[in-house]
Amino acid sequence: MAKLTGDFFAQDTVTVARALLGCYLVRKVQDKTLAVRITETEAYRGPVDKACHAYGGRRTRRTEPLFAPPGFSYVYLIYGMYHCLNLVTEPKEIPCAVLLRGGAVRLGTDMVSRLRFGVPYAGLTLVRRRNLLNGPGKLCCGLAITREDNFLDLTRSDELYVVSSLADIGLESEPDVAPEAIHTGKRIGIDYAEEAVDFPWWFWIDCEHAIR
DNA sequence: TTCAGGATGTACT
DNA sequence: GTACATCCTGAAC
Repeated sequence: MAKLTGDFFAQDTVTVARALLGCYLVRKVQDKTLAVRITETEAYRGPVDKACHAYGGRRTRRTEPLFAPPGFSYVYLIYGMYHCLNLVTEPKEIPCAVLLRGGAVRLGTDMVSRLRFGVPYAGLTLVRRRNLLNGPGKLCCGLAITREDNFLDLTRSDELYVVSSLADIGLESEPDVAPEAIHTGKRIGIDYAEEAVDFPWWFWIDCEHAIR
């Protein structure tokens, strides 16, 4: 089982955010395995980034996971209702992470559909199929990720981890992401972040069920 | 198709 | 008390 390692997550945050596109987030829930191709990410770099919860080294009980070793999870509640999953990057004590903003299901479609909408995939309208996992709150909902999953070591966990190929979980692999297929833009929902609103740290790939 | 408004809980001031 | 790395619904076009 080739989980992505601490060395991978220890790289520069923007590098990791781009490299995670096309990788697979694997989730075990109720004895079932779910796998989602990562199609949308954002980089957050605490030391220089006013949009990062740990900007300037701001260290509280909530932001503590951002200071953890590379490969840990940082899950927080947003707007009172939704969770967002981040993967901690760069060496320990440097508070940086990649937010997973969207994905496309590759394994466990019916379970994901039930977690999101309470009905199997076949019962979904086209709009709901299109909107299955195309947002950070939706991704967590569809994979049953909550604050229970905060501060986990994803390089060791068997409940939640990342692999670079479907072959790593016994499925047929699909083509790698071509560098020219990666799109770049300004991050979303951080209008308060002054100069950081212009940092081009939003990345996505065109992919089935990943329409924006 | 886009748009406004409301839901909702926690962290931090 | 205020802000928040969001999502859904329903109305207008």
